[in-house]
Amino acid sequence: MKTEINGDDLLAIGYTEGRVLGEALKAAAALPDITREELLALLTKVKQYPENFLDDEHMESLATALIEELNKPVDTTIALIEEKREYAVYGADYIEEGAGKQMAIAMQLPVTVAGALMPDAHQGYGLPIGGVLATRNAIIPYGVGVDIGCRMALSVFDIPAEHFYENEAIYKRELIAHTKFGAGHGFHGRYKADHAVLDRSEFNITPFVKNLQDKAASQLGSSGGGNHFVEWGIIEFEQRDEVLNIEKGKYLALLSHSGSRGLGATIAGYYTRLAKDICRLPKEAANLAYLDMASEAGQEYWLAMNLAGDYASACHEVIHNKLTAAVGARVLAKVENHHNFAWKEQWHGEEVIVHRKGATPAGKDVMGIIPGSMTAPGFLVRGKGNEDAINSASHGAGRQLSRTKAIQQISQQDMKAVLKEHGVTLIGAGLDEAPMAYKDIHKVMAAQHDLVDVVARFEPKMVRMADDGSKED
DNA sequence: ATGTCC
Repeated sequence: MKTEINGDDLLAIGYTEGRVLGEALKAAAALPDITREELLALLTKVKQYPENFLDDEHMESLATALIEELNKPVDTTIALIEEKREYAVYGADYIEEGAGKQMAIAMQLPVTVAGALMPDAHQGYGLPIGGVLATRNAIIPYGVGVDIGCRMALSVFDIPAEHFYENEAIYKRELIAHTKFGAGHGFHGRYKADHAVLDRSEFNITPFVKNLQDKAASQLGSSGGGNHFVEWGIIEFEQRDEVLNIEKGKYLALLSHSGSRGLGATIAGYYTRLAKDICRLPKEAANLAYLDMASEAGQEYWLAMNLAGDYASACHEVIHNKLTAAVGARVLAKVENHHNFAWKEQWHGEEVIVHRKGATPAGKDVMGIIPGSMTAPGFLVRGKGNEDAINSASHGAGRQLSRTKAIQQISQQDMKAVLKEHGVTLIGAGLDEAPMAYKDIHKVMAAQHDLVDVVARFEPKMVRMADDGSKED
């Protein structure tokens, strides 16, 4: 009579649910008649020493499955650290509660070294927007964010402010002609831009990344949707800046805000999923899944993240080159900084991975741009290198109304009035990007007085954003 | 942020 065993018998001798259990039942069914005791003893042995059964006619599949299971990353939950660890908060009065809760969880990760919350912070996925987290040998894809390498780029031109006011129609025409907004949109045919970043070897690291190369080529020099913009404005230096070699005065400037488009978003999504598969954290921390920097997945993400960052930079370069040429300007100075990224940096003498998710690098003398809103000034800043803030500052004013609330509470008339009051021409954008949806940038700047010095002040004058619903070309 | 499933 054929010996019958079931899953419970296997669980009792140490097997676990899943593919291995299925293979064990199959192997048992295919065996010639042996006693129940002999069968269980055999399966116990296979479980213990699977490598000895790789050549066994009946046990080969089971042994292979067991070995693969052993080599799989351990499928147990990584414990959070119980002890509450302090982190620096700037502008606590302006920060919503959810952001603090998320930061507190991030501080409990076993890989966390330090954290800080910037005054524009609000709730995000995993790490809050406006959150800075330093880790030891670990990279958190959602600590970087979906729009990898998202950044600001500013070109200061040798054009006096008056020239802009006297030729607004030309500036408007060129701004529309050389920028592209909207989710999924890019350039086609002869309008496609070129840049060395498209030939980077990192596209070959995996077939997955390689598959993104064509879309990256098409979207090069485009801006996307959401809060991204390209704008003309007037920048004022109240005194000569030695580093930039710019005299006191007012100049025409171009400011852009955008990221790595579909390329970065797809990379972020893929590696977040991979990290969640490998790094099992308690539910409240699941979106903070991290990759060991020494692991294959960690190194892959690091390369792909840097590629997306350089691609985002190339997009700004294309936009600035096109518009600089279009208006026949000469660039006096260019400043650029990313605010969704991870860097290897020194912190209190230790090499750490600093994640800035919506935070501007503000190491000693590092320049950055902190935008306000479409009618509020943005600031060219120089970092003070504050270690409590992990050498960071805010990446903007931060929202005070969610997109939904902004659309409900702000009228078209309100929007028109505030634009008129500030003499700002707007192309595109929905009510969710209205100035009233953002915090007061002056309060935010005051809250980070210890983090950055203001070098110059930029007033937006002509702003292009994606249309409501991202349906424009 | 992103054609919201690689």
